[in-house]
Amino acid sequence: MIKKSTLKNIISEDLAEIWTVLTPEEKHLVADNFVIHNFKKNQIIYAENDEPEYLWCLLKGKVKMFKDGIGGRQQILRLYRPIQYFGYRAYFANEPYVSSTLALEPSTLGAISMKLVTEIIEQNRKLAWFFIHELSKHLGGSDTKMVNLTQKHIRGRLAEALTILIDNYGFEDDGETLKIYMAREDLANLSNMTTSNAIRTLSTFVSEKIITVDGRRIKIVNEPALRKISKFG
Amino acid sequence: MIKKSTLKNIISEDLAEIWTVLTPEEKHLVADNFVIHNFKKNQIIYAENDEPEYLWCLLKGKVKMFKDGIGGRQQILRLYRPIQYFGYRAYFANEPYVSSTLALEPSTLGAISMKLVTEIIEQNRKLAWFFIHELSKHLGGSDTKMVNLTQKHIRGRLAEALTILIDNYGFEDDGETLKIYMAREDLANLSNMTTSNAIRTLSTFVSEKIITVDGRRIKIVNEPALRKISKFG
DNA sequence: ATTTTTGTGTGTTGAATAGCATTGTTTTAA
DNA sequence: TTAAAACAATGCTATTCAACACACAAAAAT
Repeated sequence: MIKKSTLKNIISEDLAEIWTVLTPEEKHLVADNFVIHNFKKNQIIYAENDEPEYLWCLLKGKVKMFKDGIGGRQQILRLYRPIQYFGYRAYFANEPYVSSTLALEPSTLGAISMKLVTEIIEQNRKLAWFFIHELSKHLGGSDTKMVNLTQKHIRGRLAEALTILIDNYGFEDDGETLKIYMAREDLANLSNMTTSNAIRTLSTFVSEKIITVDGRRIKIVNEPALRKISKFG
Repeated sequence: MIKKSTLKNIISEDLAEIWTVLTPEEKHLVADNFVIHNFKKNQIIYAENDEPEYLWCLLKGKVKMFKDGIGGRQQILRLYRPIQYFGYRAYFANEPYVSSTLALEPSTLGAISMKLVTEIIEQNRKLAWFFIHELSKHLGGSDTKMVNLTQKHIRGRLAEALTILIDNYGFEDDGETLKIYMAREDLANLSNMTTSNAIRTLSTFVSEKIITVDGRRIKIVNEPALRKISKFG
Protein backbone atom coordinates (compact mmCIF):
# COMPACT_ATOMS: atom_id res chain seq x y z
CA MET A 1 0.00 0.00 0.00
CA ILE A 2 1.23 3.48 -0.81
CA LYS A 3 0.18 6.98 0.13
CA LYS A 4 -2.28 8.78 -2.07
CA SER A 5 0.18 11.53 -2.91
CA THR A 6 2.68 9.00 -4.16
CA LEU A 7 0.04 7.32 -6.24
CA LYS A 8 -0.93 10.55 -7.91
CA ASN A 9 2.64 11.02 -8.98
CA ILE A 10 2.74 7.60 -10.52
CA ILE A 11 -0.54 7.75 -12.38
CA SER A 12 -0.56 10.48 -14.97
CA GLU A 13 -4.18 11.54 -15.06
CA ASP A 14 -4.54 11.90 -18.79
CA LEU A 15 -3.33 8.38 -19.39
CA ALA A 16 -5.24 6.48 -16.75
CA GLU A 17 -8.77 6.21 -18.06
CA ILE A 18 -10.10 4.55 -14.94
CA TRP A 19 -8.70 7.24 -12.69
CA THR A 20 -10.45 10.06 -14.53
CA VAL A 21 -13.93 8.62 -14.15
CA LEU A 22 -13.71 8.30 -10.37
CA THR A 23 -15.16 10.80 -7.89
CA PRO A 24 -12.76 12.31 -5.33
CA GLU A 25 -14.09 9.94 -2.67
CA GLU A 26 -13.57 6.94 -4.93
CA LYS A 27 -10.06 8.11 -5.77
CA HIS A 28 -9.31 8.14 -2.06
CA LEU A 29 -10.73 4.66 -1.69
CA VAL A 30 -8.69 3.31 -4.59
CA ALA A 31 -5.51 5.08 -3.50
CA ASP A 32 -5.81 3.59 -0.02
CA ASN A 33 -6.26 0.10 -1.46
CA PHE A 34 -3.76 0.30 -4.27
CA VAL A 35 -0.82 -2.01 -3.61
CA ILE A 36 2.35 -1.58 -5.63
CA HIS A 37 4.16 -4.73 -6.75
CA ASN A 38 7.47 -4.98 -8.55
CA PHE A 39 8.03 -7.90 -10.85
CA LYS A 40 11.34 -9.11 -12.20
CA LYS A 41 11.85 -9.99 -15.83
CA ASN A 42 10.06 -13.24 -16.69
CA GLN A 43 8.19 -13.32 -13.41
CA ILE A 44 4.64 -14.70 -13.50
CA ILE A 45 1.95 -12.26 -12.31
CA TYR A 46 -0.81 -14.83 -12.29
CA ALA A 47 -1.22 -18.23 -13.85
CA GLU A 48 -3.95 -20.06 -15.73
CA ASN A 49 -6.49 -21.69 -13.37
CA ASP A 50 -5.68 -19.29 -10.54
CA GLU A 51 -8.67 -17.63 -8.91
CA PRO A 52 -8.86 -13.97 -9.97
CA GLU A 53 -8.68 -11.50 -7.11
CA TYR A 54 -7.10 -8.29 -8.35
CA LEU A 55 -7.40 -5.74 -11.06
CA TRP A 56 -3.83 -5.25 -12.24
CA CYS A 57 -2.67 -1.88 -13.45
CA LEU A 58 0.59 -1.80 -15.37
CA LEU A 59 2.50 1.34 -14.39
CA LYS A 60 5.93 0.58 -15.79
CA GLY A 61 7.34 -2.17 -17.97
CA LYS A 62 5.78 -4.64 -20.40
CA VAL A 63 3.48 -7.59 -19.82
CA LYS A 64 2.38 -10.49 -21.99
CA MET A 65 -0.87 -12.42 -21.59
CA PHE A 66 -0.57 -15.95 -22.93
CA LYS A 67 -2.01 -19.42 -22.92
CA ASP A 68 0.00 -22.62 -22.79
CA GLY A 69 -1.14 -25.10 -25.40
CA ILE A 70 -0.13 -28.47 -26.74
CA GLY A 71 3.47 -29.62 -26.12
CA GLY A 72 4.50 -26.55 -24.13
CA ARG A 73 3.70 -24.35 -27.10
CA GLN A 74 2.52 -20.96 -26.07
CA GLN A 75 0.15 -18.50 -27.68
CA ILE A 76 0.53 -14.84 -26.78
CA LEU A 77 -2.97 -13.36 -26.63
CA ARG A 78 -2.29 -9.72 -25.84
CA LEU A 79 0.54 -7.38 -24.86
CA TYR A 80 0.19 -4.60 -22.32
CA ARG A 81 1.96 -1.28 -21.84
CA PRO A 82 1.62 1.43 -19.20
CA ILE A 83 -1.03 2.45 -18.29
CA GLN A 84 -3.30 -0.48 -19.06
CA TYR A 85 -5.44 -2.80 -17.00
CA PHE A 86 -5.88 -6.56 -16.98
CA GLY A 87 -6.85 -9.45 -14.77
CA TYR A 88 -10.49 -8.44 -14.45
CA ARG A 89 -12.10 -10.56 -17.16
CA ALA A 90 -12.06 -13.89 -15.30
CA TYR A 91 -13.44 -12.25 -12.17
CA PHE A 92 -16.32 -10.73 -14.11
CA ALA A 93 -16.96 -14.05 -15.85
CA ASN A 94 -16.92 -15.70 -12.44
CA GLU A 95 -14.37 -18.31 -13.45
CA PRO A 96 -10.66 -19.08 -12.93
CA TYR A 97 -8.13 -17.46 -15.27
CA VAL A 98 -7.98 -19.08 -18.70
CA SER A 99 -4.63 -17.44 -19.43
CA SER A 100 -1.45 -16.41 -17.63
CA THR A 101 0.44 -13.12 -17.46
CA LEU A 102 4.15 -12.49 -17.13
CA ALA A 103 6.43 -9.46 -16.97
CA LEU A 104 8.52 -9.26 -20.15
CA GLU A 105 10.89 -6.82 -18.42
CA PRO A 106 11.21 -5.46 -14.87
CA SER A 107 7.77 -3.99 -14.26
CA THR A 108 5.81 -2.04 -11.68
CA LEU A 109 2.15 -2.88 -11.20
CA GLY A 110 -0.64 -1.78 -8.94
CA ALA A 111 -3.15 -4.26 -7.58
CA ILE A 112 -6.68 -3.25 -6.60
CA SER A 113 -9.02 -5.86 -5.17
CA MET A 114 -11.77 -6.76 -7.63
CA LYS A 115 -14.17 -6.73 -4.69
CA LEU A 116 -13.52 -3.01 -4.34
CA VAL A 117 -13.75 -2.47 -8.10
CA THR A 118 -17.11 -4.22 -8.07
CA GLU A 119 -18.34 -1.99 -5.26
CA ILE A 120 -17.32 1.13 -7.13
CA ILE A 121 -19.00 -0.06 -10.33
CA GLU A 122 -22.18 -0.44 -8.25
CA GLN A 123 -22.19 3.28 -7.59
CA ASN A 124 -20.33 4.68 -10.62
CA ARG A 125 -21.84 4.14 -14.05
CA LYS A 126 -18.80 5.51 -15.80
CA LEU A 127 -16.61 2.75 -14.44
CA ALA A 128 -19.13 0.19 -15.69
CA TRP A 129 -18.91 1.80 -19.12
CA PHE A 130 -15.12 1.71 -18.96
CA PHE A 131 -15.17 -2.07 -18.61
CA ILE A 132 -17.96 -2.59 -21.15
CA HIS A 133 -15.93 -0.61 -23.65
CA GLU A 134 -12.66 -2.33 -22.77
CA LEU A 135 -14.14 -5.83 -22.97
CA SER A 136 -15.88 -5.03 -26.26
CA LYS A 137 -12.64 -3.83 -27.82
CA HIS A 138 -10.74 -6.89 -26.66
CA LEU A 139 -13.43 -9.28 -27.86
CA GLY A 140 -13.37 -7.76 -31.33
CA GLY A 141 -9.59 -7.97 -31.31
CA SER A 142 -9.61 -11.58 -30.20
CA ASP A 143 -12.09 -12.61 -32.91
CA THR A 144 -10.03 -10.82 -35.54
CA LYS A 145 -6.77 -12.31 -34.34
CA MET A 146 -8.28 -15.77 -34.43
CA VAL A 147 -8.97 -15.50 -38.14
CA ASN A 148 -5.57 -13.94 -38.79
CA LEU A 149 -3.75 -16.75 -37.02
CA THR A 150 -5.75 -19.53 -38.63
CA GLN A 151 -5.95 -18.26 -42.19
CA LYS A 152 -2.82 -16.26 -42.95
CA HIS A 153 0.41 -17.88 -44.02
CA ILE A 154 3.62 -17.57 -42.05
CA ARG A 155 4.80 -14.33 -43.66
CA GLY A 156 1.47 -12.65 -43.05
CA ARG A 157 1.32 -13.82 -39.46
CA LEU A 158 4.82 -12.59 -38.63
CA ALA A 159 4.26 -9.30 -40.42
CA GLU A 160 1.09 -8.87 -38.41
CA ALA A 161 2.94 -9.58 -35.18
CA LEU A 162 5.47 -6.90 -36.04
CA THR A 163 2.75 -4.35 -36.76
CA ILE A 164 1.19 -5.24 -33.41
CA LEU A 165 4.53 -4.47 -31.77
CA ILE A 166 4.71 -1.15 -33.62
CA ASP A 167 1.18 -0.21 -32.59
CA ASN A 168 1.67 -1.31 -29.00
CA TYR A 169 5.14 -0.08 -28.16
CA GLY A 170 6.17 2.24 -30.96
CA PHE A 171 9.68 3.20 -31.93
CA GLU A 172 12.83 4.44 -30.23
CA ASP A 173 13.84 8.05 -30.83
CA ASP A 174 15.31 7.13 -34.23
CA GLY A 175 11.76 6.51 -35.40
CA GLU A 176 12.40 3.03 -36.72
CA THR A 177 13.81 0.77 -34.01
CA LEU A 178 11.08 -1.23 -32.28
CA LYS A 179 10.79 -0.24 -28.64
CA ILE A 180 10.51 -3.85 -27.52
CA TYR A 181 13.21 -6.49 -27.52
CA MET A 182 11.64 -9.90 -27.72
CA ALA A 183 13.21 -13.32 -27.98
CA ARG A 184 12.60 -15.03 -31.31
CA GLU A 185 10.61 -17.57 -29.36
CA ASP A 186 8.17 -14.89 -28.22
CA LEU A 187 7.84 -13.54 -31.74
CA ALA A 188 6.97 -17.10 -32.73
CA ASN A 189 4.47 -17.43 -29.87
CA LEU A 190 2.82 -14.23 -30.98
CA SER A 191 2.51 -15.47 -34.57
CA ASN A 192 1.62 -19.11 -34.05
CA MET A 193 4.73 -20.64 -35.56
CA THR A 194 7.89 -22.41 -34.44
CA THR A 195 10.96 -20.46 -33.37
CA SER A 196 12.83 -21.81 -36.39
CA ASN A 197 10.25 -20.41 -38.74
CA ALA A 198 10.17 -17.05 -36.98
CA ILE A 199 13.94 -16.80 -37.45
CA ARG A 200 13.76 -17.93 -41.05
CA THR A 201 10.95 -15.54 -41.94
CA LEU A 202 12.67 -12.63 -40.22
CA SER A 203 15.70 -13.39 -42.38
CA THR A 204 13.67 -13.26 -45.56
CA PHE A 205 12.19 -9.91 -44.45
CA VAL A 206 15.76 -8.67 -43.98
CA SER A 207 16.76 -9.89 -47.43
CA GLU A 208 13.71 -8.08 -48.83
CA LYS A 209 14.86 -4.87 -47.12
CA ILE A 210 11.65 -4.63 -45.09
CA ILE A 211 13.47 -4.75 -41.76
CA THR A 212 17.00 -4.94 -40.39
CA VAL A 213 17.95 -7.11 -37.45
CA ASP A 214 20.74 -6.76 -34.91
CA GLY A 215 20.20 -9.30 -32.18
CA ARG A 216 16.86 -8.48 -30.64
CA ARG A 217 16.94 -4.99 -32.05
CA ILE A 218 14.55 -4.82 -35.01
CA LYS A 219 14.38 -1.81 -37.30
CA ILE A 220 11.33 -1.37 -39.48
CA VAL A 221 12.73 -0.05 -42.75
CA ASN A 222 9.68 -0.37 -44.97
CA GLU A 223 6.55 -0.19 -42.86
CA PRO A 224 4.07 0.06 -45.77
CA ALA A 225 5.45 -3.16 -47.22
CA LEU A 226 5.17 -4.81 -43.83
CA ARG A 227 1.54 -3.77 -43.45
CA LYS A 228 0.82 -4.93 -46.96
CA ILE A 229 2.20 -8.39 -46.20
CA SER A 230 0.27 -8.42 -42.96
CA LYS A 231 -2.94 -7.61 -44.78
CA PHE A 232 -2.69 -9.81 -47.84
CA GLY A 233 0.03 -12.36 -47.10
CA MET B 1 -43.26 -3.56 -33.45
CA ILE B 2 -45.53 -5.83 -31.42
CA LYS B 3 -47.81 -5.39 -28.46
CA LYS B 4 -46.41 -5.88 -24.97
CA SER B 5 -48.77 -8.74 -24.21
CA THR B 6 -47.56 -10.60 -27.27
CA LEU B 7 -43.96 -10.03 -26.34
CA LYS B 8 -44.50 -11.45 -22.87
CA ASN B 9 -45.77 -14.62 -24.42
CA ILE B 10 -42.71 -14.92 -26.60
CA ILE B 11 -40.11 -14.24 -23.97
CA SER B 12 -40.19 -16.83 -21.24
CA GLU B 13 -39.08 -14.90 -18.19
CA ASP B 14 -36.80 -17.53 -16.72
CA LEU B 15 -34.82 -17.82 -19.92
CA ALA B 16 -34.37 -14.18 -20.85
CA GLU B 17 -31.73 -12.86 -18.49
CA ILE B 18 -32.04 -9.30 -19.72
CA TRP B 19 -35.76 -9.23 -19.23
CA THR B 20 -35.56 -10.23 -15.58
CA VAL B 21 -33.26 -7.39 -14.56
CA LEU B 22 -35.54 -4.68 -15.95
CA THR B 23 -37.96 -2.62 -13.88
CA PRO B 24 -41.64 -2.65 -14.93
CA GLU B 25 -41.19 0.77 -16.55
CA GLU B 26 -38.16 -0.42 -18.48
CA LYS B 27 -39.99 -3.53 -19.59
CA HIS B 28 -42.68 -1.29 -21.02
CA LEU B 29 -40.09 0.77 -22.79
CA VAL B 30 -38.40 -2.26 -24.29
CA ALA B 31 -41.65 -3.93 -25.25
CA ASP B 32 -42.76 -0.82 -27.10
CA ASN B 33 -39.49 -0.68 -29.02
CA PHE B 34 -39.03 -4.36 -29.65
CA VAL B 35 -39.37 -5.12 -33.35
CA ILE B 36 -39.85 -8.71 -34.45
CA HIS B 37 -38.06 -9.84 -37.61
CA ASN B 38 -38.31 -13.16 -39.35
CA PHE B 39 -35.30 -14.41 -41.27
CA LYS B 40 -35.25 -17.18 -43.82
CA LYS B 41 -32.66 -19.91 -43.85
CA ASN B 42 -29.26 -18.55 -44.91
CA GLN B 43 -30.40 -14.93 -44.67
CA ILE B 44 -27.83 -12.42 -43.44
CA ILE B 45 -28.84 -10.52 -40.30
CA TYR B 46 -25.95 -8.09 -40.47
CA ALA B 47 -22.64 -8.04 -42.31
CA GLU B 48 -19.05 -7.20 -41.45
CA ASN B 49 -18.35 -3.46 -41.71
CA ASP B 50 -22.00 -2.54 -41.18
CA GLU B 51 -22.66 0.10 -38.54
CA PRO B 52 -24.17 -1.55 -35.46
CA GLU B 53 -27.58 -0.22 -34.50
CA TYR B 54 -29.56 -2.98 -32.81
CA LEU B 55 -29.31 -5.44 -30.02
CA TRP B 56 -30.54 -8.68 -31.55
CA CYS B 57 -32.41 -11.19 -29.47
CA LEU B 58 -32.77 -14.66 -30.94
CA LEU B 59 -36.23 -15.98 -30.07
CA LYS B 60 -36.50 -18.98 -32.36
CA GLY B 61 -34.07 -20.71 -34.69
CA LYS B 62 -30.28 -20.87 -34.90
CA VAL B 63 -27.74 -18.21 -35.80
CA LYS B 64 -24.05 -18.33 -36.68
CA MET B 65 -21.60 -15.48 -36.18
CA PHE B 66 -18.70 -15.70 -38.62
CA LYS B 67 -15.88 -13.86 -40.28
CA ASP B 68 -14.90 -14.17 -43.92
CA GLY B 69 -11.18 -14.69 -44.34
CA ILE B 70 -8.70 -15.38 -47.11
CA GLY B 71 -10.06 -16.90 -50.34
CA GLY B 72 -13.68 -16.93 -49.26
CA ARG B 73 -12.82 -19.18 -46.34
CA GLN B 74 -15.06 -18.60 -43.40
CA GLN B 75 -14.46 -18.96 -39.68
CA ILE B 76 -17.49 -19.51 -37.48
CA LEU B 77 -16.87 -17.61 -34.26
CA ARG B 78 -19.94 -18.42 -32.21
CA LEU B 79 -23.33 -20.11 -32.50
CA TYR B 80 -26.49 -18.77 -30.89
CA ARG B 81 -29.67 -20.41 -29.67
CA PRO B 82 -32.85 -18.97 -28.15
CA ILE B 83 -32.83 -16.92 -26.00
CA GLN B 84 -29.48 -15.29 -26.55
CA TYR B 85 -28.33 -11.81 -27.48
CA PHE B 86 -25.80 -10.52 -29.97
CA GLY B 87 -24.93 -7.51 -32.11
CA TYR B 88 -24.06 -5.26 -29.17
CA ARG B 89 -20.27 -5.65 -29.01
CA ALA B 90 -19.38 -3.45 -31.98
CA TYR B 91 -21.72 -0.73 -30.75
CA PHE B 92 -20.10 -0.76 -27.32
CA ALA B 93 -16.63 -0.75 -28.90
CA ASN B 94 -17.77 2.16 -31.05
CA GLU B 95 -16.71 0.52 -34.30
CA PRO B 96 -18.30 -1.23 -37.30
CA TYR B 97 -19.01 -4.94 -37.06
CA VAL B 98 -15.92 -7.14 -37.43
CA SER B 99 -18.07 -10.21 -38.12
CA SER B 100 -21.33 -11.15 -39.81
CA THR B 101 -24.36 -13.10 -38.62
CA LEU B 102 -26.70 -15.36 -40.54
CA ALA B 103 -29.75 -17.48 -39.76
CA LEU B 104 -28.86 -21.16 -40.07
CA GLU B 105 -32.56 -22.04 -40.19
CA PRO B 106 -35.80 -20.01 -40.33
CA SER B 107 -35.48 -17.79 -37.29
CA THR B 108 -37.40 -15.20 -35.32
CA LEU B 109 -35.47 -12.32 -33.80
CA GLY B 110 -36.26 -9.19 -31.86
CA ALA B 111 -34.39 -5.96 -32.50
CA ILE B 112 -33.97 -3.30 -29.83
CA SER B 113 -32.17 -0.08 -30.67
CA MET B 114 -28.77 0.11 -28.97
CA LYS B 115 -29.50 3.73 -28.21
CA LEU B 116 -32.35 2.61 -25.99
CA VAL B 117 -30.23 -0.15 -24.45
CA THR B 118 -27.58 2.45 -23.65
CA GLU B 119 -30.14 4.69 -22.00
CA ILE B 120 -31.41 1.86 -19.85
CA ILE B 121 -27.86 0.89 -18.82
CA GLU B 122 -27.44 4.48 -17.67
CA GLN B 123 -30.17 3.98 -15.11
CA ASN B 124 -30.02 0.25 -14.43
CA ARG B 125 -26.83 -1.18 -12.95
CA LYS B 126 -28.02 -4.74 -13.37
CA LEU B 127 -28.17 -4.38 -17.12
CA ALA B 128 -24.61 -3.05 -17.11
CA TRP B 129 -23.57 -6.13 -15.16
CA PHE B 130 -25.39 -8.36 -17.63
CA PHE B 131 -23.24 -7.06 -20.47
CA ILE B 132 -20.02 -7.05 -18.44
CA HIS B 133 -20.64 -10.68 -17.58
CA GLU B 134 -21.65 -11.63 -21.12
CA LEU B 135 -18.65 -9.91 -22.72
CA SER B 136 -16.27 -11.46 -20.18
CA LYS B 137 -17.56 -14.94 -20.89
CA HIS B 138 -17.27 -14.47 -24.64
CA LEU B 139 -13.76 -13.03 -24.40
CA GLY B 140 -12.57 -16.03 -22.39
CA GLY B 141 -14.21 -18.31 -24.91
CA SER B 142 -12.64 -16.53 -27.84
CA ASP B 143 -9.16 -16.69 -26.33
CA THR B 144 -9.58 -20.39 -25.61
CA LYS B 145 -10.93 -21.14 -29.06
CA MET B 146 -8.00 -19.34 -30.62
CA VAL B 147 -5.52 -21.71 -29.01
CA ASN B 148 -7.67 -24.73 -29.85
CA LEU B 149 -7.85 -23.80 -33.51
CA THR B 150 -4.18 -22.96 -33.87
CA GLN B 151 -2.64 -25.79 -31.88
CA LYS B 152 -4.86 -28.85 -32.19
CA HIS B 153 -4.68 -31.21 -35.11
CA ILE B 154 -7.61 -31.87 -37.41
CA ARG B 155 -9.15 -34.66 -35.32
CA GLY B 156 -9.02 -32.57 -32.18
CA ARG B 157 -10.50 -29.55 -33.89
CA LEU B 158 -13.43 -31.46 -35.37
CA ALA B 159 -14.06 -33.31 -32.11
CA GLU B 160 -14.11 -29.98 -30.35
CA ALA B 161 -16.57 -28.57 -32.87
CA LEU B 162 -18.87 -31.51 -32.24
CA THR B 163 -18.70 -31.00 -28.47
CA ILE B 164 -19.55 -27.34 -29.03
CA LEU B 165 -22.62 -28.44 -30.97
CA ILE B 166 -23.59 -30.80 -28.14
CA ASP B 167 -23.17 -28.08 -25.53
CA ASN B 168 -25.00 -25.46 -27.59
CA TYR B 169 -27.91 -27.35 -29.04
CA GLY B 170 -28.04 -30.67 -27.23
CA PHE B 171 -29.67 -33.86 -28.45
CA GLU B 172 -33.00 -34.92 -29.91
CA ASP B 173 -35.33 -36.96 -27.72
CA ASP B 174 -33.33 -40.12 -28.41
CA GLY B 175 -30.52 -38.56 -26.37
CA GLU B 176 -27.84 -39.02 -28.99
CA THR B 177 -28.82 -37.32 -32.26
CA LEU B 178 -27.40 -33.80 -32.48
CA LYS B 179 -30.15 -31.21 -32.53
CA ILE B 180 -28.50 -29.27 -35.33
CA TYR B 181 -28.13 -30.28 -38.95
CA MET B 182 -25.17 -28.50 -40.46
CA ALA B 183 -23.61 -28.76 -43.88
CA ARG B 184 -20.18 -30.36 -43.91
CA GLU B 185 -18.90 -27.01 -45.07
CA ASP B 186 -20.14 -25.35 -41.89
CA LEU B 187 -18.60 -28.08 -39.75
CA ALA B 188 -15.37 -27.30 -41.59
CA ASN B 189 -15.79 -23.56 -41.04
CA LEU B 190 -16.29 -24.18 -37.35
CA SER B 191 -13.14 -26.29 -37.14
CA ASN B 192 -10.77 -24.39 -39.42
CA MET B 193 -10.35 -27.05 -42.09
CA THR B 194 -11.46 -27.75 -45.64
CA THR B 195 -14.77 -29.41 -46.37
CA SER B 196 -12.93 -32.44 -47.74
CA ASN B 197 -11.11 -32.90 -44.49
CA ALA B 198 -14.24 -32.45 -42.41
CA ILE B 199 -15.89 -35.23 -44.44
CA ARG B 200 -12.84 -37.46 -44.20
CA THR B 201 -12.42 -36.95 -40.48
CA LEU B 202 -16.12 -37.54 -39.83
CA SER B 203 -15.72 -40.83 -41.71
CA THR B 204 -12.83 -41.94 -39.53
CA PHE B 205 -14.90 -41.08 -36.42
CA VAL B 206 -17.64 -43.29 -37.84
CA SER B 207 -15.19 -46.13 -38.46
CA GLU B 208 -13.97 -45.72 -34.88
CA LYS B 209 -17.58 -46.05 -33.66
CA ILE B 210 -17.50 -42.61 -32.01
CA ILE B 211 -20.38 -41.29 -34.10
CA THR B 212 -22.78 -42.45 -36.77
CA VAL B 213 -23.75 -40.35 -39.74
CA ASP B 214 -26.89 -40.31 -41.88
CA GLY B 215 -26.78 -37.31 -44.15
CA ARG B 216 -26.65 -34.31 -41.86
CA ARG B 217 -27.97 -36.33 -38.96
CA ILE B 218 -25.10 -37.04 -36.58
CA LYS B 219 -25.43 -39.40 -33.65
CA ILE B 220 -22.89 -39.19 -30.86
CA VAL B 221 -22.30 -42.81 -29.92
CA ASN B 222 -19.25 -42.44 -27.68
CA GLU B 223 -19.23 -38.98 -26.15
CA PRO B 224 -16.39 -39.63 -23.66
CA ALA B 225 -14.13 -40.70 -26.53
CA LEU B 226 -15.10 -37.58 -28.46
CA ARG B 227 -14.28 -35.31 -25.53
CA LYS B 228 -11.00 -37.12 -25.03
CA ILE B 229 -10.00 -36.50 -28.65
CA SER B 230 -11.13 -32.90 -28.31
CA LYS B 231 -8.97 -32.44 -25.23
CA PHE B 232 -5.80 -34.24 -26.23
CA GLY B 233 -6.04 -34.69 -30.02
C1' DA C 1 -39.67 -35.41 -65.97
C1' DT C 2 -35.41 -33.56 -66.92
C1' DT C 3 -31.84 -30.53 -66.29
C1' DT C 4 -29.10 -27.84 -63.28
C1' DT C 5 -27.23 -26.89 -59.12
C1' DT C 6 -25.58 -28.03 -54.78
C1' DG C 7 -23.71 -31.10 -51.56
C1' DT C 8 -21.08 -35.33 -50.35
C1' DG C 9 -17.38 -38.86 -50.55
C1' DT C 10 -12.70 -40.34 -51.98
C1' DG C 11 -8.13 -40.55 -54.11
C1' DT C 12 -3.80 -38.15 -55.54
C1' DT C 13 -0.40 -34.62 -55.31
C1' DG C 14 2.31 -30.96 -53.64
C1' DA C 15 3.13 -27.05 -50.68
C1' DA C 16 3.59 -25.26 -46.20
C1' DT C 17 5.38 -25.82 -42.05
C1' DA C 18 6.69 -28.55 -37.86
C1' DG C 19 10.40 -31.30 -35.86
C1' DC C 20 14.92 -32.27 -35.17
C1' DA C 21 19.91 -31.90 -35.23
C1' DT C 22 23.95 -29.17 -35.39
C1' DT C 23 26.73 -25.27 -34.86
C1' DG C 24 27.90 -20.82 -33.58
C1' DT C 25 26.91 -16.82 -30.64
C1' DT C 26 25.51 -14.16 -26.96
C1' DT C 27 24.16 -13.66 -22.22
C1' DT C 28 24.29 -15.08 -17.56
C1' DA C 29 26.32 -16.92 -13.70
C1' DA C 30 29.93 -18.96 -10.98
C1' DT D 1 37.73 -15.34 -16.69
C1' DT D 2 35.82 -19.22 -17.61
C1' DA D 3 32.04 -22.27 -17.67
C1' DA D 4 27.37 -22.95 -18.40
C1' DA D 5 23.20 -21.90 -20.13
C1' DA D 6 20.18 -19.78 -23.19
C1' DC D 7 19.46 -18.04 -27.71
C1' DA D 8 20.05 -17.65 -32.82
C1' DA D 9 20.87 -19.44 -37.35
C1' DT D 10 20.46 -22.96 -40.79
C1' DG D 11 19.99 -27.37 -43.13
C1' DC D 12 17.45 -31.65 -43.63
C1' DT D 13 13.46 -34.64 -43.11
C1' DA D 14 8.78 -35.89 -41.90
C1' DT D 15 4.16 -34.73 -41.49
C1' DT D 16 0.02 -32.44 -41.99
C1' DC D 17 -3.18 -30.67 -44.56
C1' DA D 18 -4.87 -27.83 -48.56
C1' DA D 19 -5.79 -28.02 -53.45
C1' DC D 20 -7.58 -30.25 -57.05
C1' DA D 21 -10.01 -33.70 -59.70
C1' DC D 22 -13.64 -36.65 -60.23
C1' DA D 23 -17.73 -39.43 -59.28
C1' DC D 24 -22.01 -39.73 -57.48
C1' DA D 25 -26.28 -38.41 -55.00
C1' DA D 26 -29.75 -35.37 -53.61
C1' DA D 27 -32.29 -31.27 -54.01
C1' DA D 28 -33.96 -27.44 -56.57
C1' DA D 29 -35.27 -25.21 -60.63
C1' DT D 30 -37.19 -25.39 -65.26
